[in-house]
Amino acid sequence: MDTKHRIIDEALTLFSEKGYANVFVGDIAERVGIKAPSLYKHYKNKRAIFDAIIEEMNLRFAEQAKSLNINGTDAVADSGIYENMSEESLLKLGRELFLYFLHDDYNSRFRKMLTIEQFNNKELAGMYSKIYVDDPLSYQGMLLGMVTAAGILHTDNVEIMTLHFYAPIYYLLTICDRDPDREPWALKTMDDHIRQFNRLYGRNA
Amino acid sequence: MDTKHRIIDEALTLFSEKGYANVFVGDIAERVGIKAPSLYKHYKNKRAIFDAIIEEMNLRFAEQAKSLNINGTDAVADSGIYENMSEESLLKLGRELFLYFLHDDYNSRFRKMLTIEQFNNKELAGMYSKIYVDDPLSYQGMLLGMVTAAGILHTDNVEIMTLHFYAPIYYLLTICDRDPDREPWALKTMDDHIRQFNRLYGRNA
DNA sequence: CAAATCGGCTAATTCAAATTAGCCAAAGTA
DNA sequence: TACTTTGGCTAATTTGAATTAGCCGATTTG
Repeated sequence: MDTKHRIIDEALTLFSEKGYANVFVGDIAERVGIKAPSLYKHYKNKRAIFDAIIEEMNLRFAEQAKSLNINGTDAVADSGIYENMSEESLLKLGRELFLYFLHDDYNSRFRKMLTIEQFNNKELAGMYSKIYVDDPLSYQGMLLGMVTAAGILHTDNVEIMTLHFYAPIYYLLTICDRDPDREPWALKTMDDHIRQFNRLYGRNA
Repeated sequence: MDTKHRIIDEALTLFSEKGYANVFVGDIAERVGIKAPSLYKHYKNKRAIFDAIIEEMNLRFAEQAKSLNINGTDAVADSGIYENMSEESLLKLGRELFLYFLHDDYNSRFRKMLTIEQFNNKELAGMYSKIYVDDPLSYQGMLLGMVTAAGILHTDNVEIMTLHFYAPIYYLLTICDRDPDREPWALKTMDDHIRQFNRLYGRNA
């Protein structure tokens, strides 16, 4: 990774821990292993580093969304996952989703940064809403809608069903972000949640 | 309200919008209607203002918890609310809880401040976990446990049932904090959520 | 009433952090 | 090879926000 990229990488780490205003240009430089003035060979100023992070974010999330739309929608649809969607496969799906978002370096750092900066920055608030509200509700809503259409789960309100699936996962995610020691509890709770979800929306609904 | 108190009030407003580091002593003073140096007649320094807010928080939440334990547990138990807990009363309860936390000046500002500062400050992370995880799960768990014991709702896992009740409410709360325009949608979704919750955990569970 | 305290003000002062200036060696390139 | 660009450095400089000094009128208190 070249210096220019190392800078936004280390900056993201710091911003996600302390927030933009609490991070000094010198801190970033130190982590990269250079002196503060050298940073200015790569970025115009501190704000430009922040902006570069946002830009990279937008790229990554666009890619992620694209790959979800391809691998998710079509491929999952074709492979007929939910035709024989078992409790086990639902569990696996939820757990993987959860652990991916929790531990993926980029996702987790960026999520924390968004959390910190959201009230200060309309654009970031919009990104947060898109990434953690609109996109998952619509994407998972679509998947669960298909599972419902296939007769595996049952509901007359897919939106609420999706909320019931996703909100606890989101909640557990934010809990672990704040206090990583709770991860084991969160994982167990995740399993219990999905099992119960499956039971609630199964045959007897 | 005397100046000393006005200071922490205005400071809380600002901290909840921008975070501690982005608020200048001069900003607080201006809002209070005095000059920055005058603040130092009331507080040793900027950090002391922050600490005073935390202290007041602790007081308020202790009171709130106490009153919940008295008015909540005992009174609610005595008045036999859940003996004839209807869907309507459950709806009312959820909606009131939601709107109270969303709009109560102190709660909403303090919640935002905690959100911003949580990763930077162990103590605040602990407060957040207590207020938005441990306390509601245990308090609502107790209520729902009683409702279950009374035979109104049905489950073999009250913890997960409580998660299913509370996580969507928490999620909608954070959505409105970030984007107040979504409140109408959130309120409607709240209602749908509780109705569905009631159906899922009702007789047929 | 006189003294003390309170709570405001203006005018410094301090200090830390962002940024700029300008030097230099290594690597790339005509 | 000579010239240019790149990316590092140290040593300023700038800036702006926190804090202190010290004055002063109003209020409280002995």
